[in-house]
Amino acid sequence: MSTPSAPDATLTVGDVADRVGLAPSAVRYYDERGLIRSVRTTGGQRRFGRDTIRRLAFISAAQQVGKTLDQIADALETLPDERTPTHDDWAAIATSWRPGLDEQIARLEALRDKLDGCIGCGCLSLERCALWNPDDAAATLGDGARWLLGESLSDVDATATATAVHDPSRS
Amino acid sequence: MSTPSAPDATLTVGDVADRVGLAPSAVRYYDERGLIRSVRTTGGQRRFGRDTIRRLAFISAAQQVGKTLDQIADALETLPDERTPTHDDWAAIATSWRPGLDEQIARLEALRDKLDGCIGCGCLSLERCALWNPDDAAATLGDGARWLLGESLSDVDATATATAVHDPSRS
DNA sequence: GTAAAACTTCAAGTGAACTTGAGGTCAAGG
DNA sequence: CCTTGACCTCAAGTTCACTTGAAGTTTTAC
Repeated sequence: MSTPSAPDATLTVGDVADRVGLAPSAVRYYDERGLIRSVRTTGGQRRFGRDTIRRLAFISAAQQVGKTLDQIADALETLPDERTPTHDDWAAIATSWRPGLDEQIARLEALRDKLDGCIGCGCLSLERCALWNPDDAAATLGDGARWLLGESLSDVDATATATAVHDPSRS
Repeated sequence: MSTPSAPDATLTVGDVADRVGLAPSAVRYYDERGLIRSVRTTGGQRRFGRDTIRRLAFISAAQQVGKTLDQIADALETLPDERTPTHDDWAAIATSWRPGLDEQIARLEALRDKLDGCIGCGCLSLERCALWNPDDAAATLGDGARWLLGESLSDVDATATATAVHDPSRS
């Protein structure tokens, strides 16, 4: 839809699709959504600049870690329109995404490392575990310690205090 | 729809929904999908055992790191039907998921740590970077070095190494 | 005993991210 | 020039994970 930053817009939809391993329909969709830029030939066909490959690779990578197209679009918005983005332009995105990515990594590590421990004993506090901390749930439940996996408040209350390891699963 | 492992199925949909911070409709949906188990009252209402909380917490945590309900269902299938799952039952899931979770972590770390470096210079090889390695793309492109973000084969050919292979993979 | 709150099923709707298909046009090789 | 493959638009379909609404039933609390 909009003009690509570089004047050398020579790549077709199929070209860029092949290079990043996407379907042509996906490339058109991204163009429509404004995540990438194209110019049109006199006949109305899309042509992309080489930096589109870079954008698409970024889009794919970001998608693979769970970013939505809206989030990706927001990030790409920060890149300059008129010139090919520099290292610093991309680095700015890396910086702004860092906290979110760190949190995701923490969640994954928690699920990976603590799954057996936490679920097995049902004793992990919400505040101490990155695994179970959906933003909205944390907001609505905000009082006192909740428990990650297994016994919930009433169960814990019923059995013992702080370090309670009520463990019915150890049969 | 099937019977819960514990005979003390006393929790209603609303109870479990509140405790894990889910909507009642989601709980019913999971029940319908077979991810959790319930018994019915004479009046036809669902009742859940306490271990359902544990399952739901697991489902939520797994979903947050991008697992689909099908994948989660598969994992939960490995848990015993007749008794409350033990530490070891859950640990088995942790073990089988480990490689996938490790890969996801690697991707995230790559996006976090290498975004500026990789994209800025456009010089990272596919084989050396965890960021850009979607399974299917890797499978279809399987030959030679492809490049992560930025300059693609032809660009690289023009500038440096001659190990590039133009892949004739598409129609 | 009754009223309200929570439950029930079932069908349809939502939004994200595309894909598919129809019907037609463009561009490059021979 | 002409064929062939890739491109175009637009509308509709798909999958996932639910949510919403309607119409009715059950439980609980007083």
